[in-house]
Amino acid sequence: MDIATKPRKEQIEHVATDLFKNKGYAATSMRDIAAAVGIEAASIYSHIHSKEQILTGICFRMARAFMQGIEKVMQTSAPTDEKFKLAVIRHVDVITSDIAASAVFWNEWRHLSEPMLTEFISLQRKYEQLFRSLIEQGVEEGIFEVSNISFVVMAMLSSLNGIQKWHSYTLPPEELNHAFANIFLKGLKK
Amino acid sequence: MDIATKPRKEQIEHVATDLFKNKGYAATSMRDIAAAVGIEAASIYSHIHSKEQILTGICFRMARAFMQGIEKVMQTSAPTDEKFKLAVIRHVDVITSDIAASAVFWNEWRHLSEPMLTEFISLQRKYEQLFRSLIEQGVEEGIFEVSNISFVVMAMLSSLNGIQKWHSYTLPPEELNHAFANIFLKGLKK
DNA sequence: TGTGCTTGCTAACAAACGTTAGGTTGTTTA
DNA sequence: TAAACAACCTAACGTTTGTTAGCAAGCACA
Repeated sequence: MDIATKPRKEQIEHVATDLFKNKGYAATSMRDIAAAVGIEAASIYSHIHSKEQILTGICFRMARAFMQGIEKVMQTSAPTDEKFKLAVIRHVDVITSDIAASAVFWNEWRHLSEPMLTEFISLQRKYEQLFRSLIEQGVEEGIFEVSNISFVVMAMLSSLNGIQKWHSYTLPPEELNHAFANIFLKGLKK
Repeated sequence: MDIATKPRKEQIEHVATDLFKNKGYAATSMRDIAAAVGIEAASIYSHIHSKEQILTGICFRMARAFMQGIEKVMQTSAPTDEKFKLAVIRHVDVITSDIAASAVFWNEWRHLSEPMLTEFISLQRKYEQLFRSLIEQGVEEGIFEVSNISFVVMAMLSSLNGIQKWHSYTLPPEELNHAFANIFLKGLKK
């Protein structure tokens, strides 16, 4: 569906995501968003009922996407190294499928207010925990060799989530996911 | 020197750095900064002459620190793999020596205005270029094996710069730098 | 034909913003 | 002792902020 023919609500969310990414949530005004859509600021409130609702929508939609990705992988019966590879690939795919939303997800969630803020943070922790348990399993099976699992998971996720800041793509999305999966796996294997 | 006995200008910059890190530059008001220092907002202007000047100071001080680190390493006559290791260690040290300032450096520089913005970006590019050339050299010497240098450098720097977002230290700073240097080197070596 | 919903408008609101003006106090320097 | 300075204050400025109120046009469906 072309963006110009999308329902207004989706158009608003789309341009808001872009603006939040480029200027930051706090520095983006409702008048900025309205101007980008081509209407008046007050008219936005016919479609959404607050600025923060837009942010909440973006953050939790992405959180769901990441979570569903890894949960699906965990349910498969693939060997652990394959599971790990799939999890990384899926993570990269979620990011590259919507770079702007990923940037907002990663950089602007602190502007959420309670109780969504707490819920969001616990989702993040849960996601990291799943990655840790994946590596733990590999270590127990004797196929991975890792000195400090928490360290490796944080270093890895930082690396992946940094993609949204890259000023140019070093690789096309369909190669980027495998490239990451491969270098990480190389680093983990015994 | 205790923070309470520091000159007011440094106190202001210190609390501003913390606030910029936690709330973001745009969401931090001069009144927030003033309250954290214990004075009125208007009184800040006896010490600095704009909000943006604080940001500029933080960003360029950190940029200098990173740049000096790698330039020093480049001037040594150590073998390439050792140079690379030193560069990573130095980078991590700069981050851990001031986590808050690093967070601001990395997340808030987009709020700089011209001509500082352009200058800042070109400094960043130059820094990345130095890392790339370091790896290129290793590849030419036949000690590194890398499919896509730009990709590896971006993935690496993202990983390092992500440290400022970690909610808990997985390793103490004096181990963190070597841990990073070692896993990256393991990934690069033939 | 009339009712109600959708989508937009103008005008305005109180609050918060970065910053300036101008004054007071206490301390240092000539 | 006088002059200069540093550090702070209150008050206010013009602007921008997110949001609300109230209204108008166009469309769908009874």
